[in-house]
Amino acid sequence: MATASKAAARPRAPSKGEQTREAILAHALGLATRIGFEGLTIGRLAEDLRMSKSGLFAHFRSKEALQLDILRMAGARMVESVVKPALAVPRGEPRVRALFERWLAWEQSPSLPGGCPFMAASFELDDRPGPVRDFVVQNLRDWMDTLAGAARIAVNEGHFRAALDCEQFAHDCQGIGLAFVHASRLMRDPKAYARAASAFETLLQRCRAPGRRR
Amino acid sequence: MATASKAAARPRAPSKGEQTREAILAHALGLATRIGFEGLTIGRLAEDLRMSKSGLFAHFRSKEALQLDILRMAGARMVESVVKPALAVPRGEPRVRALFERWLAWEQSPSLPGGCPFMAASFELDDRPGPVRDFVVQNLRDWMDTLAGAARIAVNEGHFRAALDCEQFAHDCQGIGLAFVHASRLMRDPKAYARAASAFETLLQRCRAPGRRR
DNA sequence: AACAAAATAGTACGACCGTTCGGATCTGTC
DNA sequence: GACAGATCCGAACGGTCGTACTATTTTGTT
Repeated sequence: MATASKAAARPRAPSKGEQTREAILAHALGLATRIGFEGLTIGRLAEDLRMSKSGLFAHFRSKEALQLDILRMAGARMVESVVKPALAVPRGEPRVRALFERWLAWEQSPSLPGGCPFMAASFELDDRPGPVRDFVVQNLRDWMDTLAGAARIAVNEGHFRAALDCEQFAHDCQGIGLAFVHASRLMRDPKAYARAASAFETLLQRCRAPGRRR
Repeated sequence: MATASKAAARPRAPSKGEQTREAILAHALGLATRIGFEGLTIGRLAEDLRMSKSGLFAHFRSKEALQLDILRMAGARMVESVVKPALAVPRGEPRVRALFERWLAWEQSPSLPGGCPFMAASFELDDRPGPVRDFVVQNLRDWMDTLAGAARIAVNEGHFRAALDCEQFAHDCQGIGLAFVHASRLMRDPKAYARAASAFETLLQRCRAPGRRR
């Protein structure tokens, strides 16, 4: 079966082009979180990577395609480092907690010097229609659905009270996360993490089924 | 006393320059909330106002000065339409509530088609040092202090419980507001306002002195 | 080793950027 | 109504932007 598994997995060493393409996107992602998606410039990107503008540009047919590819990579990474690991955690409140904690960790990941790109894009693109905005909205919607879904499971497991509005729960989580970014990145508040953790604990408290304590 | 009051008030009809300057800033404020502070362009601004680029530019010595002036105007307007009216409301929980409600209303004010400029600037400038960022931080800090101060008063009035962490309260309010902007502007969620109101009510519930209900 | 294809570089383009400067036009004051 | 200063315009500067084209080099396959 060795040959079959090889054919099925088909790792197929990435070609040179795919390699540099990946490298470009990785660097662009870090850059975009810091200087924004509009502020991101092909010239600057090429300079950083010691490439020619045109050589870099050839990998993407337009700047918009580049932006979309960056967001695609960011979305995949987020699923990989936040959602997937949380699915390995027991259903119910533990998983909800894992989602939230990994989300904050992702937001502070060293590979994202400017924080979660979707957070930044949320406010940068909220008034600028187009496919980039659409992609961000879709991704955020998926994320909120993931949160709400995890809460729903916690309700079914009897961890959270039955009457809980799971969409409201997801909304409130988003608020805590946004306030966390606000406090840590803009205000440079050293207590930012403690504040977010405290807010989340209070939120959980309120969601638990009656008579249920940690 | 008529003459004295005249001298004291000193309305002094605004000169032509001051008029257009004000008009420029008013329009620039609306524009900046939509397309961002970096995206804001002197050429575009001049075109909108049917002025020459250089004529407009002459009112501000640089683009940075223009950005600062825009934010100064926004800050003044926010104090005028959010903070000041709330100070006319009875101390304690009513005033806290007034602050929050007027804040949401300000965020949706028709003169701010892109929403509160400080919200947008929070995420746009969080990684770009300079006087503009500093100004935003200072303004946001003042706002959070106002919120925390109002909560402190509510504690002293016996409306809120004595052990309340007022800074955490302000932080949580900020989260609710950010989530509101996120839901209404980006996600276009028609329930955005209801979600924010619900979150705020729950927050208040938790803050009240024991045995105190609405 | 040869050759087609893929990847990168070079150069140029029109558009717009923030800014400067000298001159035209307008305002307010005597 | 003249004069000074405020206000505004037009043209131009050096730069950078995204993108298009054509070469040149590198890669992968036979």
